[in-house]
Amino acid sequence: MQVHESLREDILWLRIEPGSALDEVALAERFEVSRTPIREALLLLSGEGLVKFLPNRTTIVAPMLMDNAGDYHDTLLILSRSVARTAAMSGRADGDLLFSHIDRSRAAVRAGDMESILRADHAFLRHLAALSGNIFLERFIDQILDAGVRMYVLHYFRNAAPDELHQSVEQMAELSCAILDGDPDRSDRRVSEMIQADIAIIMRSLAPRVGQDMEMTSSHVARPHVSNRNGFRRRLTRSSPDQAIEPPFQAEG
Amino acid sequence: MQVHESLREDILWLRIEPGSALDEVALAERFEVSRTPIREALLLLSGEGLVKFLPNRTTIVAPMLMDNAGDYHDTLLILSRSVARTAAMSGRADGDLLFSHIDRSRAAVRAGDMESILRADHAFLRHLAALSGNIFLERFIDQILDAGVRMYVLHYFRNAAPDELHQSVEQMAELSCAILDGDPDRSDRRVSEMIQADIAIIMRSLAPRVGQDMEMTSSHVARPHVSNRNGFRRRLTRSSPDQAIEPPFQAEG
DNA sequence: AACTATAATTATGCAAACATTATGCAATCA
DNA sequence: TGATTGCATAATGTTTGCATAATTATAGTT
Repeated sequence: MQVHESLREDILWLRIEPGSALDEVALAERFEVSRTPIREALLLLSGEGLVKFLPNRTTIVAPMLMDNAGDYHDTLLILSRSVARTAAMSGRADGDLLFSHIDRSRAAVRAGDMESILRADHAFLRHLAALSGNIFLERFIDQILDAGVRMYVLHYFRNAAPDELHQSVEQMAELSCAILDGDPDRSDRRVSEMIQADIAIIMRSLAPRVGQDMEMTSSHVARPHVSNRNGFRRRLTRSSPDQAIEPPFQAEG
Repeated sequence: MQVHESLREDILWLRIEPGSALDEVALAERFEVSRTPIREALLLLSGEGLVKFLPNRTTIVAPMLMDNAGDYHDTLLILSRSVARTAAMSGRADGDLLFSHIDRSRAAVRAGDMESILRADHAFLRHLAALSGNIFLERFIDQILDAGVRMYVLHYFRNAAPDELHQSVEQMAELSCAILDGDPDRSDRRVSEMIQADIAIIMRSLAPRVGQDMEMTSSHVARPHVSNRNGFRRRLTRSSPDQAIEPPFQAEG
C-alpha cells in the first residue's frame, strides 16, 4: 500500500516528529484519498509499533524510547549472531551478492550519505537473514532494524567518525568472508564485533557530556508553558514514564 | 478490539481452518457490526501474519507451514534462552508469582486440559519475558508463541504422553529455581532442556510412522476432485510451495 | 483576574452506499 | 463437443455521511 509505505518512511526517518498527532483528514488530503485507506495504514503501523492509537482522541507517532537502547542492542546482537551462524551453515551464501552489498555500503560511506549508509547496513543484515532461511529470524530482524532506524538517525550519525564508518564496512567484509567460508563460530565473532562497535558509538552519544556534575535546582529544568496545539503534543509525550526523547526539530528548524 | 481478539483466538486454536476464506459480510453478520470494524481486525491480523489478503479477491487464514517447525524451534530456543538469562540477572523474579504459574500448569496437566496446559506454558514464558524487562524480547516472545499455537494444538498434544507433560512442569519448576537463584547459566541450561523436550515431542509427531518404505505409484496419491467452494480453498493452500498441512477437520467433523 | 461551566467545534468510530474487480455461468462459434 | 467471449453476480476497496466523544473557546460568576 502506498500510504502505508510512505508514512512508514516518514516516521522512520524522522520526517514526522515522534509524539506528534497524525490527523486523519490532513493525511487524507495529503495523499488525496479518503480517510479509510489512511486508517488502514495507521492500523498496520500500529501493529508495527510505529504509531499509537489514543482511543476516541487521536493517533500519535510512537515516541522514541531511549530507555530501550540497551534492550535494542541486546536483542539485535542475539538475532544477528543467530542469523550469522545460520547463514554460515546454510551454504547458500553467494560471494557476488554479499560483496555487492559491501560495495554499496562502501560507496555510501565514501559519499558521506548517512541515510544510504544505514539503508545499506540494514539491507546487508536482511540479506543474511534471508540466507539463514529462517522466516522467524527474518521477521524479527526486520522489526528490530526498523525499530532502531530513528535512534540511529539521531545518535549514530551525529557521533560516528569517518574512520569508524570505514571500519564498519571492513567488518562487514570480514563477516562476509567468514560466512562464505561456512564458519559459524568466526561469523558469530565477526558480527558481534560489528554490532558492538555500533553500540559503542550510540552509547557515546547517549552518555551526557555536559551537566553530569552541574549543580541544579528545580527552576533550572522547568520549561515555559507551551500552550495551544503544541501544548497538547507535549503533554502526550512528557506524560510517558519512559524517557521519551524530543528530537531537536524546533531547535533546528 | 472485540472482533480482533475473537478472530485471533479462533484462528490460533484452529476453530477456523487454515487456508479458509474469511468472508467480510459473513463476519459482519456474525459479530453484528458493519464491515469496517471487520476490515480493521483483518488488517491487524495480517500484520501479525495470521491472515493473508489476496488483493481484490478474499482474505484467507494463513496456512500453517510445517516446513517452519525447525525455524520455529531454533528461534524459540534462542529467544527463551535470552529471556531466561536476562530474567535471572534482573533480580526482579518473585517466587510466589513464578510458582503460581507452575501451580496453574500442574493443575492443567492433572486435569488433562490441553488448552489450559498450553496457555499456562505460554503465560509462564511471557512472564519471564516481562521479568527480563526487554521490550523487544517481550514482543518477539509474544509473536513466536502465537505463531506456534496452531502447530502445538495439532502435533504436541496428540503425541505427548502424560509422563512427558508432568516432566515438563518439573522442568519449569527447576528453571524457576535457577532464575530465583539469579543463575543465568543454569537458567539457560534449564530452559534449553525444557524447550528441547518439547521439540522432541513435536518431531516425533512430524516424522512419518507409516509409509516410509511403502511402494507407491502415482495413483496411490491421487485425490478425488473436490469441486466448487471447497475446491477453491484447496487450490489456495495446495498451490503453496511449502508443505501446507491440512488439519483433519473433515475427517473429524 | 481567575476559575468553572456550558456550548461549539473538531476529529474519530462506525455504517451504509457506491464503484471496481474477479469469478462463474451461459451462449455462441469453431 | 470443446473452447472462448460476454454477461451477471458476488465480494472487495473506497467514498461519503452521520453520530459520538473530547477538546477548546467563550461567557458568566466569584
